[in-house]
Amino acid sequence: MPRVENRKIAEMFNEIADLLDIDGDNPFKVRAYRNAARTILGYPRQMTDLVDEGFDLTSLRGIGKEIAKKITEIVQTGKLAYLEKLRKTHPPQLEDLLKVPGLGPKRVRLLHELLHINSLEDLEKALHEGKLQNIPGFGEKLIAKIENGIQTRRYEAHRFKLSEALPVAEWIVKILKKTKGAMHVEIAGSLRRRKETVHDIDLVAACEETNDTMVYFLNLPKIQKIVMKGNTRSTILLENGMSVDLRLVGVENFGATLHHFTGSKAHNITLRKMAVEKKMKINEYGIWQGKKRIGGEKEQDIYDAFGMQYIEPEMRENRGEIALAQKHALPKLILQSDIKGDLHMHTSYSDGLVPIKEMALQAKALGYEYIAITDHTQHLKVAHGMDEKQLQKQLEEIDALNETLEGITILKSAEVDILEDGSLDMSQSVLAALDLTVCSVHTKFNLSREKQTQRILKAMDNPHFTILAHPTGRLIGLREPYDIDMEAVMQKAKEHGCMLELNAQPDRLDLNDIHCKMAKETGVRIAVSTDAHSLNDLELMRYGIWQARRGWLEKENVVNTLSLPALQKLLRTIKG
DNA sequence: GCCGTTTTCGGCCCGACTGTTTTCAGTCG
Repeated sequence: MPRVENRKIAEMFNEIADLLDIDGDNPFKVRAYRNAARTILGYPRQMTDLVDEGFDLTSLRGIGKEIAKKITEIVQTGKLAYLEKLRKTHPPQLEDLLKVPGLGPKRVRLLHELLHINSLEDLEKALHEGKLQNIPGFGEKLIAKIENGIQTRRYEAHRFKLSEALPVAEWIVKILKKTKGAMHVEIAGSLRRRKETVHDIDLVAACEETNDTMVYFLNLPKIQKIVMKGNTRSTILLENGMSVDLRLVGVENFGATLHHFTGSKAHNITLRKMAVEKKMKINEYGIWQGKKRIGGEKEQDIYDAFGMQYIEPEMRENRGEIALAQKHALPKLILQSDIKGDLHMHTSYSDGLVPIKEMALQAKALGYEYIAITDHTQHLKVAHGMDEKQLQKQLEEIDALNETLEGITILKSAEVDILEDGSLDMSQSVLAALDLTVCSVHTKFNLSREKQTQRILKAMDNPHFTILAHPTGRLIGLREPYDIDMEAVMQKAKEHGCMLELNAQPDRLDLNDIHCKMAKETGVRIAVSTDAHSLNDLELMRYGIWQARRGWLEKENVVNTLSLPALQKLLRTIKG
């Protein structure tokens, strides 16, 4: 029986929700399925394993008796009879229509019933033939919106990498901060939560009553079109395809609005439910006790109203942070200033751009105590991997540099290839001369889950194995992670005291947030590393730190927060 | 379908904007 991933189970529940929604079924039932999907997607362990262990699924938030039964059925049979039945009564591509801007469940149902439109193709044809005018509630503008959405393929939900969206957002914030009447301008939304990908940019501005902020926003350069225009809220589409939302409020409401638009939606919903229980109300304008407004100028006001700790944006995903904040037991998230070194980088010995010395001096300028030089090894020909002789030469150069350089120590290392059979592609005697190794899979991504997992577990059995680099091999939006049993990998890492990397390259961010949390819970240390190939790349550390914070990591969970002596002591115990 | 220190029924987050209407439903975040 193939293992069913959490992602697949969540997809199935979302499909059920879509179909029930189109049927006009109880909206709260629809929401229950979506909530369950979200819980499953964000859960650090696989449902398959939980079912195997006889774990009580109803103890998870949003999962009751019925959905627990359905999860068990999916895990055990790979299918769900209820969903199969729903699929039989609906055309297979009907739910695609929900993605078209302007179309929700009600309108999709109308299109289906009145015009037998069952797919995007059908919709396009009906538009050409001018049939939509006949449907009640479909006026000229709505039809134009649908037509435009279809033409520009707006239904293909494109997501931008954090590193693509953040500079654009920062550019706009800088402009808006200078406008007349603007008091604060902040990034909100998933971008503020530092999610690895975002689908749009959300901004919140606190302004005096008379201000130029909205006018400037609507007249920014590089606007493709104005999607929506209001006194307090507007949306623009930039030429590069990014959608930007600006919300304008008075200073007294700024905290509540910033909180509202930072989300996540699930986090906000949980807080609002708590408010209702206490006869309070939270909305974008503040927090109320009965008719009395008790706060809203600062985000902190909202958490104060419940006697809770302030929750950092990166944690607001409704993954248990609210319960911890109530107990005043939130983790103290790692800061970039906790980082004392970088344990993964390349030089001109392999595919990096500059010599060792330049990397070392740049690292020193960043305030680091140490770096590890980790050039590729011989097996990786495309990256000019070093043979043992070249590595030997590099080690001598590092010795010489360590003699002369002040204030920074260069550790000897290499990014060693893990071969298909789980062996490392350098001899044991050479590996023994290194301070640490960074080991990675660069080939044969398509092995079966069983073989890929065994490959890595066997590599970890090598006494010279220190850190597993970019553990899932994914490239965001380009390459799926390879199939491995991450729980088994983490268990093995824990046994041997070796570590997993959080690769800070914005297109990797590998481990992801959920796996980071899992590593913390398992008791496995993480190395947050830039995998730099140039001087500028060393500054990618911030992306790694944000992802680490999303994974609830604290200073103690991250190995490169250790001082040099502490790190060296730890490395000796792993080797010994 | 889920949930419960007002528990096994009766609720379920909240508001802006749009378009098509004459007072509001649908969509969106």
